[in-house]
Amino acid sequence: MTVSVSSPAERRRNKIRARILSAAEQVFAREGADGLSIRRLAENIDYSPAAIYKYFKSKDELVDELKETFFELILEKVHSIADRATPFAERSRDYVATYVRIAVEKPHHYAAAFAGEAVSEGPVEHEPGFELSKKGQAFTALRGMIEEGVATGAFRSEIDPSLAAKSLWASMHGLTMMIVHLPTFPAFKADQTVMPREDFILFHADQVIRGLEAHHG
Amino acid sequence: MTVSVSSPAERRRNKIRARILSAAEQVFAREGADGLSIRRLAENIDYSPAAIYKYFKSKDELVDELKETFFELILEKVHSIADRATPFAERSRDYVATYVRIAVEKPHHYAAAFAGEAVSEGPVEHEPGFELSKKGQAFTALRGMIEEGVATGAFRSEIDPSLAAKSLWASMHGLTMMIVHLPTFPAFKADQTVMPREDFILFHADQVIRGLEAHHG
DNA sequence: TAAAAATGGTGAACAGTGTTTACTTTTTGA
DNA sequence: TCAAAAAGTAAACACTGTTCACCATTTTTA
Repeated sequence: MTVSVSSPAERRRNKIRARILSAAEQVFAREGADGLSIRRLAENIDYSPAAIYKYFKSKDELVDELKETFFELILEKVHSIADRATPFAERSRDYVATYVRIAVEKPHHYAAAFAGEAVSEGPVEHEPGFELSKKGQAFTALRGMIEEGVATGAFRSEIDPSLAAKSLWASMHGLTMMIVHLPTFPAFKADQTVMPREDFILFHADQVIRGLEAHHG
Repeated sequence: MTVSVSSPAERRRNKIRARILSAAEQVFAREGADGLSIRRLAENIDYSPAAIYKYFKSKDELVDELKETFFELILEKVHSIADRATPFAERSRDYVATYVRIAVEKPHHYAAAFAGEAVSEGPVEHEPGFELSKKGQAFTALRGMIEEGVATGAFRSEIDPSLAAKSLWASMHGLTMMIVHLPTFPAFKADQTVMPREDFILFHADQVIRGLEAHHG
């Protein structure tokens, strides 16, 4: 009757699992899901391809873990912004900018995290575990920020925080995807001068937050 | 010396090409690029797989034509909005809403159109033919609308139309991708009541246009 | 401790994929 | 009519994710 909650066998198993994930992460970060093949991965860690399946049910499951870990990172960074004591106007813009900044650092991870199967229609049902998922948590944090804005009068009083959070999230997501997928985005102003990516992210953040703000005319 | 600019052989070739594309379109619309296999496609049109390669250099090239045709459709619809005589405030919102509406009608097409290889860095160079591409034309139309807004005083005078167009495009793109990839998006307000997709599109359109508007306090 | 059971690891195979090559048939143009 | 070009094909190549039967090792149980 050992007291250890994890047996040596378990620890060994977790170690190998982690080694597989680590090797997969490196390939995935550079080449994405398509570039990551089970056979290449097996070779990298000196195992047979079939061995991978003793640790993961499928390639999808393996990749899902990489995505989940990545979203934890975004969540962490974004929470650290939400908890800051900086003025609301600045903080809300930082929030948006930070999300985009972190997301585009691992373009393959981010794109893959949202590239489930595309569904055209289907009855819109509230999926049960959403609030508990990483995406759900990120969304909740975003809504909380908007609630604060409404409560303090910074944002228009008539907005529904839940709706506004989704709209805002869509806008953040949009810029991120643009940067991830279009190599030449954003880049150019009207006078053809180049604008650094960072500056454009801030511009966009300012833009989308303005849409929420109350007018102090 | 025939006067016809297209020989019978050419016309026959184009016909078969079109038949291939048509068969491909149907599968692609339902299952996307992954569901569309050359072998299945060949079977559908009673040809051998290798025959496809007499008409298209690769599967990518074939799919690219489907995407291009789709983007022409978006462009057309969106132009018809831009040319309307309705008041600017309404028209600009319609523009955004229409883009999203049409785009989500063919989710696989839209998602694929933006899913080039994800590139993390790379020096930002203005790609030569962008203005002439379908995406480039859509962007130009959008910028034109914003220029009109700035000129008439509806939008803030200090905004750079080129930058604002990119920001606005990113926001439109974001909502589209959210709807395309997340089956349960948007759906729920704070009180847990369902909001129809169409209503949310209008909400988002209003939101992003507000970010551009001058304050008339 | 001995037997039984579960686990870890493997090579080979299955069913796919996009694509190329060598070859035959058909169509075209002079 | 006859050479050249184009259309079409079967078979193979080089991949992919995944499964299966099998062996070795380790862990658990009697």
